[in-house]
Amino acid sequence: MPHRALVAKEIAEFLGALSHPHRIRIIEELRNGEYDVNSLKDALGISHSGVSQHLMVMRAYRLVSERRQGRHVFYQLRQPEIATWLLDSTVFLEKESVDANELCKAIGKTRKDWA
Amino acid sequence: MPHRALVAKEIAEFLGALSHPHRIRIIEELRNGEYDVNSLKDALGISHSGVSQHLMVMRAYRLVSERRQGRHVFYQLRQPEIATWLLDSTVFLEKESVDANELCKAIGKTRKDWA
DNA sequence: TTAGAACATTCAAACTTTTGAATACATTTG
DNA sequence: CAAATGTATTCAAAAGTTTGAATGTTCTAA
Repeated sequence: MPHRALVAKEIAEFLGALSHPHRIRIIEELRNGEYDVNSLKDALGISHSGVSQHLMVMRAYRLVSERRQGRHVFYQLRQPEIATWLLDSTVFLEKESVDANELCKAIGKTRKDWA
Repeated sequence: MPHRALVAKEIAEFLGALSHPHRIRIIEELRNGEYDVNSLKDALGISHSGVSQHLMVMRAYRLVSERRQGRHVFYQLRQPEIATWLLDSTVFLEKESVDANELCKAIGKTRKDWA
């Protein structure tokens, strides 16, 4: 495979591993340290099984690492810079919908949160 | 919807719009200027219909803008910085497969190409 | 030390979404 | 007309998501 196509495929897979709202939220939560599954479940408001499945995907792509302490398993980002890089992408989010204004505000708040 | 979930969903959609090898390749091709559909078709080695479909997606997400000149339609990136931002993501690509070495070389070449 | 609670992972089933490719047809313009 | 592009439709295959039940693991308390 030509090197361009190869790298394009890798980047696409990487983006695919990230492109789920819950996984983005997980990255946001983990941006400043480790959390256990239960905390993530509460933060995201989904089932613990769901959190586990998403973490499984993220583990498969080596986005997170785990540390077991007692019955808690704490996850953290292997490369916290990914959170920053992701936040940078909000610059590119252009919207013309009626919800544009709401989204702008939400992005503003989120940037403050993440930063 | 809480602002975090809202932004997470937007980012996820944005990543989803990018996460296809052909669309990554298109962004790479357009990083330094405009190209028409036929040139992209040759560069990517896919059908013109396929290129058209991908450009349709990218248009829908306002990733590209078009300029018609005669029977050619030239596309360009609305935000060329996205190409740079995408290239930055190669820093995060970790691999342990047997193909890791090949991928590393390919990334090296691609960085030179893009940069 | 053992029962039970708390935390987490895994699995399978059902479902939705995405993807790809192929084909055909329409439109615009030289 | 021929070339360049866009649009539409179809279908099959693959991928991703969600849910709930079952299973593991570790801690705590009697």
